[in-house]
Amino acid sequence: MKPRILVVDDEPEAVELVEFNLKQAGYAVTTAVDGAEALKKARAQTPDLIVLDVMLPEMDGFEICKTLRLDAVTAKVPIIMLTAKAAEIDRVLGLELGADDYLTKPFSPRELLLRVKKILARFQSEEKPKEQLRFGDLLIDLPRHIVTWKNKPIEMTATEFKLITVLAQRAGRVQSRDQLLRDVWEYDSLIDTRTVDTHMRRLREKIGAASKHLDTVRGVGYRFVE
Amino acid sequence: MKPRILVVDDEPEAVELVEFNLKQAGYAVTTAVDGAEALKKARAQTPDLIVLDVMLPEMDGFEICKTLRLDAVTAKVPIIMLTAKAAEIDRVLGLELGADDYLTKPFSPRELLLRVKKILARFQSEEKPKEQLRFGDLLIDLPRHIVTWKNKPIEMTATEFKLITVLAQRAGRVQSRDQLLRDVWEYDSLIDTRTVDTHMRRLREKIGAASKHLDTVRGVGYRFVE
DNA sequence: TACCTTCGGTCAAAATCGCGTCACAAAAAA
DNA sequence: TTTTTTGTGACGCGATTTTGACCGAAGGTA
Repeated sequence: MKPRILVVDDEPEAVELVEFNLKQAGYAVTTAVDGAEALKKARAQTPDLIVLDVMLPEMDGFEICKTLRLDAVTAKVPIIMLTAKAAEIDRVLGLELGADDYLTKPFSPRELLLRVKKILARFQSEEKPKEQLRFGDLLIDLPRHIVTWKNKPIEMTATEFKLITVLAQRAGRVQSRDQLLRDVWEYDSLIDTRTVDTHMRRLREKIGAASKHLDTVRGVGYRFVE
Repeated sequence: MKPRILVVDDEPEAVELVEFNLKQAGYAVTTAVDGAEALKKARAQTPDLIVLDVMLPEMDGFEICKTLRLDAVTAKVPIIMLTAKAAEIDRVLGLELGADDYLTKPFSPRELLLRVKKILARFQSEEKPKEQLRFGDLLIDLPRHIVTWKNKPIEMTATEFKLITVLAQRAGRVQSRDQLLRDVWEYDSLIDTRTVDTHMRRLREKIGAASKHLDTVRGVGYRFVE
């Protein structure tokens, strides 16, 4: 899947230029023209990289950067700052803001692409999404599509696997039936929410003792514990 | 939880129209017909947004707006002004009053909804709702749907959890039984207000020593302290 | 093609648990 | 004191979840 990049700038021409070049290079680009939009989209999409202009109306790039760092969802998304003044560089890259790189305007598309590639390479090698989820004797192997209990494989259908995966990935957090329908069944809200119960039952039957991980929270939904 | 909107207008028809449309769109709506009521409800409920008519008897919208901004509780609640004259717009949106948007009467419901959505999106993305509420040894974890006292979990039903959450989120401010019925039970005011008492009792039993946080304010309602 | 198996969704009982109400006791206010 | 308001215990209905059974769709096999 293409790496997703969020470009934040209030000048339409600048946005267009950057967007064009990044798309050309094979990235999925979304844009924002102000701080509010940027924060919203960053939260919603958790892009792989954010290109952020410092000069923005209302909320400037520094503030956006700080705010992004405070939110767990976006705290680790690398940021490339676009700044007009070379004097600001120290502040941008320092501890106070913690951007990952910078570019001074005006810059060439080639420069930008180089930085983007460099940053993405660094981050992608470091933290990839977990391929295995382990809870005591229970192991969920995502790429292999296998669940084991005490090293014994548990036969499971596709829906059941997705259900336990979604629950385990949000371990501890209660998921409503509607949420599960959205995330497991993928926008088929024309399905009866009671269906979730049935699948939970089948899941519990199959995983046997491991079903202690699956909590019912009456009136709310289900939760994977521990 | 639905975003809460306070609609302030002295004309019953106008209120009804706005209320109907906002409710239709999935918002929780309360109304006020004059300045005094508006300020009172705004303080008590801290809605997510206030729709405020400028033309009001006694205290007009400008004054209400200023007063709301002076009170720390309501200072940051976004306000959409309903104004008759285009000439007033600058004053409304300027520093003097600090409303967040305006609509000139007459306006279409669709227009209003658009503004409401826009404003709410902006503010919600800026300040994320807290996921945990901590008061000394008492911890309320919203996504996990768990309450702990000195790190020991306290078993709790869905309603009890919602009750303590609503109270804790408005810590320090007294909540009337009617308010609690609205916010915890969500518009089932066909329920006896004394039911709140029963749930408070069960809550106090369950949380044991932590019930020192739950004050009874005789003749008014309940309050979460500290 | 016909037959069989499996999976996913629906439905309806059964079991469970929470909720709302009432009546009365207790406490505070008048 | 009387009156008003809140706390408490108990009860039964009803909502929610669990469980078992059913059925159609999809896919594999002969």
